[in-house]
Amino acid sequence: MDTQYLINFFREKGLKVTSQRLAICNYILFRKDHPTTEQIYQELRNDYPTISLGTIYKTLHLLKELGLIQELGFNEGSVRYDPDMELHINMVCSKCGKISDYKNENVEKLWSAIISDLRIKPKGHRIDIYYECEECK
Amino acid sequence: MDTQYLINFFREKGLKVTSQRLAICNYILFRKDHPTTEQIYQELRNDYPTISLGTIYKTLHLLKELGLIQELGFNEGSVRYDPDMELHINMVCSKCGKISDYKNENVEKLWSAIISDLRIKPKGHRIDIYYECEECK
DNA sequence: GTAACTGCAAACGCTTTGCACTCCC
DNA sequence: GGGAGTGCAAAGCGTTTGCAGTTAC
Repeated sequence: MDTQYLINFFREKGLKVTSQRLAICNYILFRKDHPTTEQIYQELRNDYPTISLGTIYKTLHLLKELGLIQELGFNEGSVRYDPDMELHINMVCSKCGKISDYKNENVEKLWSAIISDLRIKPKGHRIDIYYECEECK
Repeated sequence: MDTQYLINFFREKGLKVTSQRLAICNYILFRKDHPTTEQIYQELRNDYPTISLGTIYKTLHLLKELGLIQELGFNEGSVRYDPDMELHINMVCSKCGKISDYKNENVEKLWSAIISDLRIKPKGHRIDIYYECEECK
């Protein structure tokens, strides 16, 4: 999924391609650290000094609607955005809040076992492990 | 864990036993549907007409500190409280928001396998499955 | 008696909304 | 040219904070 793909993707949906939209996509879609709205805003202000928080929020909601990202609500009301829509574990440091993704075949097995037990069609999933990361230990 | 146990528990910690505290505990600690702050407030107002949201918030934070409940942040900033501190799956209906818990020994086995793969000491965990419940299907 | 807790109201911070201006198409 | 998108500011809403009055011990 590169910039050209995104441009076509938006156009197919009848959505306009703006520089702000592309900037937000390029920032969020390829990251693995699940930034907050504020982080996105502060980072993008370097290149787009007039970008507003309103635009960030509207774009993130759009990307969520389009199924490109998921919203992860954490304690104390903080919300982070995760572009990985596949099955994975969010490794969350309970001290510094840093998040990294983890994938492995046991996770897939865990998932399959649960789904077949439950006899349901899941629409989404979320697995967190809270721990102390190397730097915080 | 009954009311007498709670009374002793609070006293041992040097915390005062108030009727509001007990009411909130009796409401939250034995439920499986992970209510929001507002739900707790509305429900308790029937028996305690002068209870305030401030007290609810302060008590919930206290119970979280004491390790009796966990706070689950969801999308759009909603926060719910879960008295089950053991490994379980939150079955979340993506339409009506209803939550029910699910436990099974297969999940525990596979979870142990994942933890030993990671070589970390987890401090907490959270597993959600989003689906459409029977009523919403 | 006194320290902790409650209830109320004000303050706070994040998110949403409304609207005029801008810019894709 | 027209309509969607942006930026700004105001409004909204859940949560926290401060404090005076109350209650447990």
